Amino acid sequence: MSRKSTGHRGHRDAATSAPRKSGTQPTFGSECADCAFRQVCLPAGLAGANLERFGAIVQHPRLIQKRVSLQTPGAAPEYAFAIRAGSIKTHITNEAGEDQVTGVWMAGEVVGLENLGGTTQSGYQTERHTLLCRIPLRRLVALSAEMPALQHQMLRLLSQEIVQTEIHQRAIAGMRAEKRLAFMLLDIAARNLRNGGSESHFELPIRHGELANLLGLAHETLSRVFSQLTGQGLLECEGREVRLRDITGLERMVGVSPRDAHEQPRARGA
Amino acid sequence: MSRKSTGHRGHRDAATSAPRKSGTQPTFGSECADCAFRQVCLPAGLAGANLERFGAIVQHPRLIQKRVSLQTPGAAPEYAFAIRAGSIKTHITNEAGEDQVTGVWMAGEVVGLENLGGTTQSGYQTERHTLLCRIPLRRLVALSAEMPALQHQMLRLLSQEIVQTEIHQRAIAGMRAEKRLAFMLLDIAARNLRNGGSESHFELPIRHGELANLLGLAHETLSRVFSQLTGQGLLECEGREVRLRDITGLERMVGVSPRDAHEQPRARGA
DNA sequence: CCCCGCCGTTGACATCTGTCAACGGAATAT
DNA sequence: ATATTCCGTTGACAGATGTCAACGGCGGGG
Repeated sequence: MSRKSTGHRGHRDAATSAPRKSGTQPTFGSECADCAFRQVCLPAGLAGANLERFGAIVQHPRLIQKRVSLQTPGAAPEYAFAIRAGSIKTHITNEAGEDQVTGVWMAGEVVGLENLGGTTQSGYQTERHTLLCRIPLRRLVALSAEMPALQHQMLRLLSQEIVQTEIHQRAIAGMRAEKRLAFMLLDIAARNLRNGGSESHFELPIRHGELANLLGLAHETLSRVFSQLTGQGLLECEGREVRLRDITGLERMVGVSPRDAHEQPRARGA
Repeated sequence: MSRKSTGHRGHRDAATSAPRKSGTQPTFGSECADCAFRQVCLPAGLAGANLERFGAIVQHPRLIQKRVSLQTPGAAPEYAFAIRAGSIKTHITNEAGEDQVTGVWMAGEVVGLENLGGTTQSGYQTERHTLLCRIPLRRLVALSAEMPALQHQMLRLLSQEIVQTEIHQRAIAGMRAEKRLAFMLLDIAARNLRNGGSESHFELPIRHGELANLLGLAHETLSRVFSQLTGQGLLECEGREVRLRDITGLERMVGVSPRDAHEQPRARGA
């Protein structure tokens, strides 16, 4: 237990302070109306004047370096983030300073709405060079009071976050290492597909070490499972790049197919 | 793997159909204004006419038997539930028919708001004789569009649900059996205290078997851990009744105290 | 450009946890 | 009231996973 936190070298903080060197940072002055993710992001359902008013409170995308903390665990949250490219992780830190990755979020997804309750201890950190919009929570709440469509989408996204978390919970509570990884890869693949990417070929949104943490495995174990699945011809990987070779096979492994339900014990407890 | 689902004998369904024998069921015609949980429930922050309007859409508490399904996994969700006494579990079922308990909810808590997104596959089931209010989701959404305070509370409760889930996730992903139980008991104790109950003496909201499932443990393992903690003098239990004897000791075990941070390895992965 | 440090991999080993099995008591249905 | 089913407990054992250790490549910083 030498390292206390995830311990990355340059621990910068980009979100809580005003943009440094504003002007030199690319601002990508694109509007919501032009955004590829418009239909899945917060302004889904907005149009005309409402869309414009929403756009006015959004801080449009800036490029953030990797390993940058967007929100420190415990600090008062100010923003939600819409990811346009790249990926971020959410994590919580215990009193001993060790952290637990609680989720990974990719392009097309919105993070931080759970802070509306004002009770979060989560931290956010970019996992790679990431393009994201910042949405001030206070303004968002104020605006949503006037726009039912916006409010509806906020609830929708929050719900999705819960569902996503529950699904993930099922994975780590009831599956063994091999299945956890297969499950996670299929999950990432599906989300990637939904957001316009490839289902079978993508880059892992996080490094192996953090993926292991997220899945509740030792990183050595995860590494072994990767080798194992590769050996079985289910996937190939090179660094962060992953190519799913046999999606059906992976699904069968996770237990999507009822056919193998009794072949191996899977559920635990009652 | 003989039992396919949690498999309880009387699998009734009380929520999706109109109240059977309405009139013979006790209705507890109490209003939100009189409710002990008013400040933590949905109508927190409402008063006067708004409170009355909210109360008008709520189906005030009825007594539901234990092991009754309030919402079937996969079915279209219609209600949120406010628990006034008793407890319910949320669970998801995989294609093989095995289910994973994803959460336990006790008096003073509201469940089902995550269905607002319309994407849930969760099921709800009472764990004991339970007194609960049903809130029709459609009406709730409509009303919240007119009442910022209500909307705010909805977001707040949804956020709490996410936070709760994340905390639980930390437990099952990063802790060993012994700690998982200690953590869970402390969590229940804290929630019990918050809702006006005792911190050290309470009844488990769910049976051992389901608790094991929730914690991602075999029920035999959970049983052993219970014996172990009891043997260490940390707690006593008799059936569902639990008495925490040494809360500090439990906290230390979970790792709340920084003092023991380096005594035992705890975090896994990066 | 080079060096250092981090990340991922692999092996060996300890141990925790799941699985199988049997038992007794409690709760439920008949 | 009685019979049956279910639940929780305990033991024995095997297997999966965490831990410790060493190595090499890649990347970042100087």
